[in-house]
Amino acid sequence: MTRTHRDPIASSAGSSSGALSRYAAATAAAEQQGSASGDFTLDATEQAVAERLQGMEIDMSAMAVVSNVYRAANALRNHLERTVLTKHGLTWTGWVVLWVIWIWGEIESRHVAAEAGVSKGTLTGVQKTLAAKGLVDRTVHPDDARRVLLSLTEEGERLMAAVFPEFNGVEAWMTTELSGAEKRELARGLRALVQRAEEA
Amino acid sequence: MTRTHRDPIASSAGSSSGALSRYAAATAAAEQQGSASGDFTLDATEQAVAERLQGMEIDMSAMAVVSNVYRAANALRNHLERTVLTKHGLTWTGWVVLWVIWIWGEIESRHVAAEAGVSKGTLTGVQKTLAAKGLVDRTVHPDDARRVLLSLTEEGERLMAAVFPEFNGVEAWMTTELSGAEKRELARGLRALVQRAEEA
DNA sequence: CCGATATCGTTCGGTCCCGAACAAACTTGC
DNA sequence: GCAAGTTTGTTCGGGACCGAACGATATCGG
Repeated sequence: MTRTHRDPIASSAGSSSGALSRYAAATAAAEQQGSASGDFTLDATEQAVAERLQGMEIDMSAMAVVSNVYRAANALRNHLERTVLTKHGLTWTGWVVLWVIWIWGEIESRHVAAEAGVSKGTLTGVQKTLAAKGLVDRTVHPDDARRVLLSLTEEGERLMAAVFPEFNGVEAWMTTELSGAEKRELARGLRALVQRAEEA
Repeated sequence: MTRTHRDPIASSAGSSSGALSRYAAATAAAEQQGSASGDFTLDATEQAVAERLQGMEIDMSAMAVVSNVYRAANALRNHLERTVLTKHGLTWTGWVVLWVIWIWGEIESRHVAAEAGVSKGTLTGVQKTLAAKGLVDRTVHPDDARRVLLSLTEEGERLMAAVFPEFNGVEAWMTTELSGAEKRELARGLRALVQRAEEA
């Protein structure tokens, strides 16, 4: 993680790596002051982007939003995996699936997939992994032999009860920088994106 | 995608699926009006969450932020894959890697990994895939035999020139709902999260 | 000059991830 | 009641993804 070399990319990257988001940051900063280009000392990445995109009709702010969202999601996920999940032998997706089942108590397979945001093909594998760990039980639906009901084993319940507060504590820590109003604004903007992106 | 069944989960899900984000939405809506709990008709998911978490000390707004960010990232990625990338035989990660190389012209492997936000182990595979498609060239660094320089082939250049405007057009469409100020706020909030999550 | 140390990219094992194809089970129309 | 259509979960192929272990290469200290 410590990048100690001296070439342009690494030095410009510093601790905040990622071309897209640094670019996005500069774009937003420039917009904020209503400035045209040239007023800021762009680092190597932003200069490269600007040169490459010169003459093209590009929506820079849209680009900034998409890349920042994606980057933030990765950062949050990786941090939670590193600080909480890995320690308990869980993956991100496994955790989400477990969480959904925990909330519902007993729930059909297809609903878990929808709630967790994965395809049914993926769920088959994840669920198999969790069952092998002894965290999840499978039952055939009494009224429909196609369906499968998932629920937590006692060990699964114990795990959730132990890990969830810890997980949420890290979530809280990661968002302490934001005020209540900022969190609301953030959520609002994100929901607007989701709505657009998910509309058929 | 059309969920036409009549059970509580599906009907509450509607077109916006995903327990976490619906929950997050309700949380944010409640906050917005400064109300305590009980003033709103919660749907099945939120009721389940509320019941499950009753008595636990949970930071709901932090939970809402994390789940919304993750959900939005997935929605944006899936939509861009479906509408733009798949058509050109590209995956999301392949696209990001290609983009980084396109911007830099010629760049060392390790930098591509850092900029694209993947591990070096992952990059080896992605790069191999792109090279097999004839989109990327590999050269050994003249001064250091350990390093590998990546660049686009002519076909890679052609592809980027053709696909990037299309990609950005969809990005623009997905963010049209947001005003300039909203986009800036969004980017600001997300960067705050990234900073926290990435700090060692 | 040469051993200790650091860095770069690859390999490997395990998991995730999707869409397409599929079989089994249910529902609907006639 | 049964053929046609739909839904559910599985399987499969191709790819992404990470961390750990590794070999090759480079650098630093003496």
